[in-house]
Amino acid sequence: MKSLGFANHDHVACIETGVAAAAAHCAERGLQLTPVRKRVLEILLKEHRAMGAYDILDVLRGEGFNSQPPVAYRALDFLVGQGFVHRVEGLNAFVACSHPGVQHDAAFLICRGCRTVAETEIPVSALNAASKQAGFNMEGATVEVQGRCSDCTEDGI
Amino acid sequence: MKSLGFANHDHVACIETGVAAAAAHCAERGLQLTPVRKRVLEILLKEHRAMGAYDILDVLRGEGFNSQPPVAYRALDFLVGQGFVHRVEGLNAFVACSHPGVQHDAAFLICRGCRTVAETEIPVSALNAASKQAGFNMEGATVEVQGRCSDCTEDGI
DNA sequence: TTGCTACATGCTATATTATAACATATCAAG
DNA sequence: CTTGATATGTTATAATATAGCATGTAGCAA
Repeated sequence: MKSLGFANHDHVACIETGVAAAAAHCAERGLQLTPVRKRVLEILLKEHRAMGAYDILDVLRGEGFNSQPPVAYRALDFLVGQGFVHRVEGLNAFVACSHPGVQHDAAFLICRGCRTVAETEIPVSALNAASKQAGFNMEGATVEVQGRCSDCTEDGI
Repeated sequence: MKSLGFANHDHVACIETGVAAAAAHCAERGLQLTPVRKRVLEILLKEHRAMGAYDILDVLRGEGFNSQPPVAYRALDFLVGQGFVHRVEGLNAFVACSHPGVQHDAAFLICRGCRTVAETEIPVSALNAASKQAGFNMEGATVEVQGRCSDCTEDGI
């Protein structure tokens, strides 16, 4: 489980792999990867950046899906619940998981230039230690790093 | 700069110290700790938990302050900008800083029982390392740990 | 086949969080 | 006194998210 980073990669394969993993996971557990759920996952995999629920809704609207907010939020709830999609708190947005099928907390590197989001691992041990020291029972963590990817570092934005 | 944890402590002193630190900081830099800014800081210091902007607004309303949303958001923007208050992304809420006067990113231990927030340090070196490895230029970070404080661990909530 | 259950979706409305935009006020510097 | 910088007043609206109830659908048991 390494960071995908901001490197170029084969997007088509990336989408196929992600959807296949989700389909397999759902089949195993008797869950339904319905058309709208699958489509939302595809959209997020394709964009490979954080998208707001209403951005996703716009895409769905153009494709004949029902486009009321609950449609997007329900699909996202499902996908987040199953670990196929992560919520990026700092952006009120969502991003496809780079490591589908493995339940995990993720850390994000969020480029404030292009809004691309790379996923990496949370520093679990450090957070656990800090929690323990404070008498706090850690259940999960949100880690989001703000900055600029290599492509966006040169621009004086 | 150690974690305040969830331990009992002298709240009155805590508020006085926080306000005094903010006042000193502002005096040094020619910034204005206006009544509403000061009051918002006091409210957050007193509660010592995350409060939404509209929660704060409710308190202000009961005290004769103007209670339109921009009042709270402007005060919060100022306080966050000066480092007296932190925004807790996972709760869309705000919490007084436990280490006023020092500009810093903080990590939060957020109790999902009582919504109390303890501040500790972010694991900077781990995040820097992960960022560097991904070719990412880190500028800041948001770290929020979800769990339960010792008081709320027993309850089967 | 019916009826029951669980799940998913359709649909309307509304809650919650946050900001835009422009007017007014205050105050110190020139 | 007027200009510029900062803060506040005020109205409106944007952006994000959920509640609540009706409808559909698929499997399963009587």
